[in-house]
Amino acid sequence: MTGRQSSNAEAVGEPVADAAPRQRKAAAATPDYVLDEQVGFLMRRAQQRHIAIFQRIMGDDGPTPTQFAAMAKLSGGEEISQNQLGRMTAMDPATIKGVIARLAERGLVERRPDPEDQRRVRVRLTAKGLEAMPGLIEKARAITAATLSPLSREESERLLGLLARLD
Amino acid sequence: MTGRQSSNAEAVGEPVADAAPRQRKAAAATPDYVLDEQVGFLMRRAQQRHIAIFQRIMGDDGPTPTQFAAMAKLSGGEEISQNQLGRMTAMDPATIKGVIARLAERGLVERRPDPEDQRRVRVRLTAKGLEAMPGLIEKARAITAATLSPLSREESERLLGLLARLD
DNA sequence: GCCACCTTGTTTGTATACTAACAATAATCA
DNA sequence: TGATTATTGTTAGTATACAAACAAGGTGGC
Repeated sequence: MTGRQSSNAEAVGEPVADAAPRQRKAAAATPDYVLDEQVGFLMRRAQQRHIAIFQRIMGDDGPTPTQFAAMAKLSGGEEISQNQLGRMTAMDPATIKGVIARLAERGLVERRPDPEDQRRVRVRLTAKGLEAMPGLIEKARAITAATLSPLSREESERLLGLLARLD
Repeated sequence: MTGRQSSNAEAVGEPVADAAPRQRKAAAATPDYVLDEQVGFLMRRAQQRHIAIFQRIMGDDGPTPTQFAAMAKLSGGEEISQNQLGRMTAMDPATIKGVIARLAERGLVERRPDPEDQRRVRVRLTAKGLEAMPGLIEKARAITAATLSPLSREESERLLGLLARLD
């Protein structure tokens, strides 16, 4: 958080085509910024790989990760308001709206107005959605296993514990 | 589909709590699936938080994470083809195209045809882009520190090491 | 030289994700 | 009761991401 950057403006503004080694005074004061070692970059790449695994295992007509997350929270047959479902799955109102709309188009969820609160839209799985869940959960377990396959079981649990603390 | 899910998925996909010795066989048909303990869900939430931190520190007119990634790879004054820059920053051709277009609109990068290979578009930072880099890198260090602030230094390095192996 | 193949970049379409602004309804409080 | 405030959902706009289809320029094999 205290990245002291004092006087290396010239070091960055060097001529373009100069391949000369630029090692001067900045070495000790300001270590190089290596993008590939930053948390954000590593998380983005790890998630790209995870999403690729997700799509491969779920198949072309399977749900996306967020669609599956919404379905998983409804898999016990619960009927939940759209915004609340969004909070349970870490999606903001605008995002969950689109996710639910696409699930509804495919006949996996249905929406109806809440009789007790006219602002609310209640969402639940259809019979078709309920029937699909056991197979989807089985695939989801395979996805988790494949994502974590480069790590041992202990390493996997350590990773999950560390990630859980970053929120 | 992969019929090997039951043993493998169970080995990795279980809750983090320690009540599952490694040798235990799956007698119960389907242990609970808890979305909030899956890698994908935890990574998505951790990245949401990171991106929020990124936007807060970079400010409203600052670059997005991918825009900054592209700029960081050009910060030494290099001139790189658009596709190659995409590979260096883990973006596919369609994605890097949009990122570069938006940076060019803001006058931070410039594109010119490669004289030696007419398929290529060479990209580099403008003078304005070069001048902005030291301040942006300083902010990027603060972003990394804030993202990792819930963890000790050792935990942070362990997390980075584990994430790096997931690719 | 010629043809098949590969690489590079673009375009289109789908799906997240978030912000901001807005409308309708509910809840609270003075 | 009436005004203020909060919650819920929608719409529009921006920015990743990736797949698929395509065009055009290079490269290697023959």
